[in-house]
Amino acid sequence: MPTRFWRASGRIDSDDSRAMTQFPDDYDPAEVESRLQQRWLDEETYRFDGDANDPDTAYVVDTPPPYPTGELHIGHALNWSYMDFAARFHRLQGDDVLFPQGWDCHGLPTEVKVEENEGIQRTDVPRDEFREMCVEHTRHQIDSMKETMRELGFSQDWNAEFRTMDPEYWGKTQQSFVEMADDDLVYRDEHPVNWCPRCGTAIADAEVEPIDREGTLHYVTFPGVDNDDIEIATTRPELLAACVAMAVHPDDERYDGREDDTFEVPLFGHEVEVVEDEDVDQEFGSGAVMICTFGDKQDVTWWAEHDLDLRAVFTEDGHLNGEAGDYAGLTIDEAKEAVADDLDAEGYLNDTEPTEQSVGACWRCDTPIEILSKEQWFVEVDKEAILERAEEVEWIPEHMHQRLVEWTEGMDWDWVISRQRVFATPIPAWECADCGHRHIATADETPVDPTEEPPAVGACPECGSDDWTGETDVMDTWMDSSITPMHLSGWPLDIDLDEFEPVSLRPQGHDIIRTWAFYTLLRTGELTGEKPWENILINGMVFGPDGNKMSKSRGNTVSPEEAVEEYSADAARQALALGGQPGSDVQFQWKEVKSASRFLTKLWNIVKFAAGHFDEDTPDIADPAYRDADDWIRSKATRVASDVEAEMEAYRFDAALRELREFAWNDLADDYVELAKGRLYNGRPGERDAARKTLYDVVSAVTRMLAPFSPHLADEIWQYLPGTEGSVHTADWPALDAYDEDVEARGEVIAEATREIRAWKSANGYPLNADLDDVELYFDPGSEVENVDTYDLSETINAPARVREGRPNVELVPVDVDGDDSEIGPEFRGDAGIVLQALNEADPAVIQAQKNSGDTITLEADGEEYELDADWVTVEEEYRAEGGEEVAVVETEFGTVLVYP
RNA sequence: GGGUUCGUGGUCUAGUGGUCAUGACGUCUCCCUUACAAGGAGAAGGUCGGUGGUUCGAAUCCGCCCGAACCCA
Repeated sequence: MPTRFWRASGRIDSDDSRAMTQFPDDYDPAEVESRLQQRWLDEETYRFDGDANDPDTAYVVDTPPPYPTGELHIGHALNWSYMDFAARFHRLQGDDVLFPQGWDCHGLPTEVKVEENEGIQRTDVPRDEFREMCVEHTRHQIDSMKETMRELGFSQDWNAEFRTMDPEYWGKTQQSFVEMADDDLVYRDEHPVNWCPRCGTAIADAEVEPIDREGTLHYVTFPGVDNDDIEIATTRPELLAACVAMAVHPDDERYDGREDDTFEVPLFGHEVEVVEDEDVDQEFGSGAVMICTFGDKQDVTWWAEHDLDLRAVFTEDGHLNGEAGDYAGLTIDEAKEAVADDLDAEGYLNDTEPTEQSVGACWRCDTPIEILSKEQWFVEVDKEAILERAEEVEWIPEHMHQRLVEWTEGMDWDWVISRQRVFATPIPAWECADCGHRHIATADETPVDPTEEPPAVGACPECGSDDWTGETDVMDTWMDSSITPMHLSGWPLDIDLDEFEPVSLRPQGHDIIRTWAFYTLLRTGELTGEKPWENILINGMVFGPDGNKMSKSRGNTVSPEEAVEEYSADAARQALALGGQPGSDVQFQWKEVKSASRFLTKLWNIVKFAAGHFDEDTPDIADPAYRDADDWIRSKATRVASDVEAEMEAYRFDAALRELREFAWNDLADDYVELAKGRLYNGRPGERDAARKTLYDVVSAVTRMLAPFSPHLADEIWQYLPGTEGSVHTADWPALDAYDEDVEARGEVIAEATREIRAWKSANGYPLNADLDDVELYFDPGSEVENVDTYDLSETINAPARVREGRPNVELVPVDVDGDDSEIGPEFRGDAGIVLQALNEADPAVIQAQKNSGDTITLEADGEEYELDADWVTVEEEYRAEGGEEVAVVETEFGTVLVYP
């Protein structure tokens, strides 16, 4: 086999199992991470070769296709880390994991960027040429984001990469459009839509963001026709020409009996009538408002409800049209000023005042949107069906479900899916130039660009003409991304719509619940009749080290590349995992990355120590004579593996990693390794083998469990462990099967005795490795553990250590009394507090005497007598060395330790 | 204005009714003991935002108040 990867030392071929003697002293993350990343790619370690549509064997991640901005930020890193933890964990569980990567290419920002880079307007060049420029630009953006994904060690299968701008993908978008049209879920109609005057396109509700700004409230007199004038308040005088009615609240006494009164619109002269509507805010301004077509969504509601005229005054590019008379041709802002001035000059303007207002703006360019009535393509929104499917999905965390419910319930318009742009999926439809009939493509003629090709149908089915005009409108990009689960499951080549099974996991941020999650529930749900996914994992946002939202202007941004360069991808990933439980926002903290990095070094050193005692036969050592310490760590490792597994299954990455780290550091490194050293260095062969085998099994288990979080270090360690093949990422979850409660209790005694004696040495000025004359362990009466194997303890504390029967030959002093709350509470109810207090104040010696002489304890408090079961009360006793004795007494959980220095 | 989430030692964080509240970072003391000083052994540090209630018992459940973030109008 050719040698492909060389370490800096040039001596090791990573394809070979490395001998223990070669274990490097130091871990060099920069070198290891990039080398392993290359190796995973070369060997296609994460290649998916299962059946994506088989829910019994496949674990499919509905990976977000990010918008190719060219920059993978730290929020992406959190989102993708969660996916990677889940994907890697499920691989270790033996599932067929499909972790793909898509790119949501289409959209306005790219068009704008390309126009900027090329110094052109999109209309300056032919559509296909402009589109090609966008594709080219997008390729570069994707490459740069992929590089960061690679540096972070994410385990996508790049064979499953998809780009929505590829015809193979957008053909599917078109096909899904056709399917929905066949079910009458897509229609074309004239309806008021949100319109961005700068981008020159319709946008959906989800694309409108509120922005706060200072406006001016104008008080304007509307002269009455054969009745009294009424003053209205408006922030938008430029809409006067579009005024079609005046509205007041039915309960507003100021306007009693004014319904149907007629008024003349100032400056423009047309007449409007008063309507009454409960939605009018009496507190605002004069309590009378003008209804225009359209100032905002409220106007649309009133317009429809009261069956008003339509007077449109805005053009698609944000100017006033001929309806506005003298003001035609002005921009909206110019008109606002000009109309206000003229109102003032003509005496209609009574007053103005500044006011805070919230206006809808285009989420891509922040330009305030207008509402225009336009003929557009719509997708029907079936709120009930969406809510029902959302209910079937498991939301993590659960409360994020509420966000979707609220958004869905608040939807009042269907989804406008047509955009008057270029770089997007073409709407596969044509209009007959002769009779106006609209024809939608059939599924088998997709992908098709109707501006380039005529429909397969040939002649118009209505009039027989073959003069077609291709639809130039394109689709909302969410039409592309809302079918990702279907795409991943192999539709339409491998499965039909009715064969679709929900994929395993949808991971995404809460900022796109109202878009990506909503539209996927709508589209994939409607098309397949199924919920799109089993679980949806919502991640929080990543805040800067100062606790604020990251922003360039605040200067508190941290890029994934920075964190990787400063420490390592493995450390950065751990820091993100521990930042909080999934769903909560994560404050990025360098100290977390640093402490993770230290843990990596620590683990490397643990393995370096362990590896020094391994040889090729270590994994196969059969039936070794385990001592208590071995059984203890084996049992604990078994329990940790089961706990970590449960946490990972529940997507509690923080809890899983925390438990794993504490086990590796506290139990394995601080306790077990220290206990086993005596046998490893000086034990007879049989004694050594038990410790070697134990060390091997536990190190191997820890390495595998850490692999989802820190895939590089884990895989590098794996290469050095004897008996391993290939990558740790193709290994199995640890199965030690050594859980034993009794043995764990015995091990705790040994570990605690070790700690206590070390603490005693520390407190008394002895070096940790000081020899002691003798150590005696006495168990408390009734202790669960009655004997332990002191061999390892003895080696570790450098002293003979024995378990002694009976009581230590020193003075025994009862020092404290404790009552069991969970027994005394329910028994004495309201008096429990008194009883507990009496117990605390009682003389421990008296209580002890009562315990010794019978099964009950009698207490007196507040003149009452209380009788307690003796088992509910614990008397704490301490042994005290008598003066002049050469012995120290150490109290522990399990009993008493006498130390003879 | 409606809704959701959150408030735990200096900082970040775990903990949904039961004895001394978890861990990390930071701080202090001692120690270079043959895996690791990016380490080891110890220590100090918290009225669990405030308040009222439910309960024998509340960081945990409920009400109100204060503060923060997000979603919606």
